[in-house]
Amino acid sequence: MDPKQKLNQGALPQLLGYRLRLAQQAVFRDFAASVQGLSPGRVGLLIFIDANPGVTQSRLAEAAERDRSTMVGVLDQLEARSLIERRRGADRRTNGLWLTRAGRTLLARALRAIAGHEQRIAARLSAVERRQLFALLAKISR
Amino acid sequence: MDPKQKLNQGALPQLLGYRLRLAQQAVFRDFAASVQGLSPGRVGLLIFIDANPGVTQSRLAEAAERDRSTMVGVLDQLEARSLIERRRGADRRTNGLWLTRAGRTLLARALRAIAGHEQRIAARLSAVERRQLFALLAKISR
DNA sequence: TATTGTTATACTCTATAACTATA
DNA sequence: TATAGTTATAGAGTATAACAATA
Repeated sequence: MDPKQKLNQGALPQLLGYRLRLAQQAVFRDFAASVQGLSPGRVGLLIFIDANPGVTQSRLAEAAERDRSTMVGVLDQLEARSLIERRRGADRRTNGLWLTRAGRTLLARALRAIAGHEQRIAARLSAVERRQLFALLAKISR
Repeated sequence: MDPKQKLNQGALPQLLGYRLRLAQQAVFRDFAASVQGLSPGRVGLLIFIDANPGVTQSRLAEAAERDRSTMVGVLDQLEARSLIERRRGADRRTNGLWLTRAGRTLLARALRAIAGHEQRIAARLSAVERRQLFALLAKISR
């Protein structure tokens, strides 16, 4: 190996999955630098709960494409931070989920930070390009 | 919550990171169904080693943007499967990495499977769209 | 019988800090 | 002193299987 020289990437740059991963890592880096205290996944859950107050854990798990057992620990954490609350449903096997006041406040703050983050990323594209990218990503998301 | 109805996704579909994640999950699903016995990450490492025979662990870690301590276990596994070998370098602090014959054979097989996988994904796009997508992803990958 | 939330457990991927052998 | 590889350890994030409560 020639030391000190950039590595040969072989066929990697031709692979869509690799390009997608690089793009996502770049976006995640900027997200993490922009939004304090919440990962992209956690924000997604808070948005889901905010948009569907009283949703059950199982339905949330299904929407987020995770096992319902996985949700338990995640929701435990959000509840321990007083961002959400569980309330026993009419069907008493279920828990309905709601954002607390603190949860709504934190989500609102996160969404403002995310707006800045999105603008920073979008600034690398024209408005047309941004629309194209969304459309192309939708085409391969099946 | 209205049971049995699709969840409201709130602002999520407007977020680039979310769209990127959905696209990547779709691509990874097809990858996993297409390529037996190797994750996308592992294939990437084999491609790197194949394209840079004798590369050291640290340089590989840098190229793959992981800590060098992270590489140790990963390389242990690949070596245990006899896909790579470590050889003590002239600078005796270093290990040079090479694919074994079995590693080259498995990589070649994986690359054929990946070609099919890429075609299946590309079939959702026109040739122009595919080129556009690559260009747009490159613009946001910084 | 079937479903919901839960627990116990485990696996993957990743990092930090400290060690060793070499330079 | 600095670097390469290693180890011990830990933390996300995820899953499967089995269980109690409830339907």
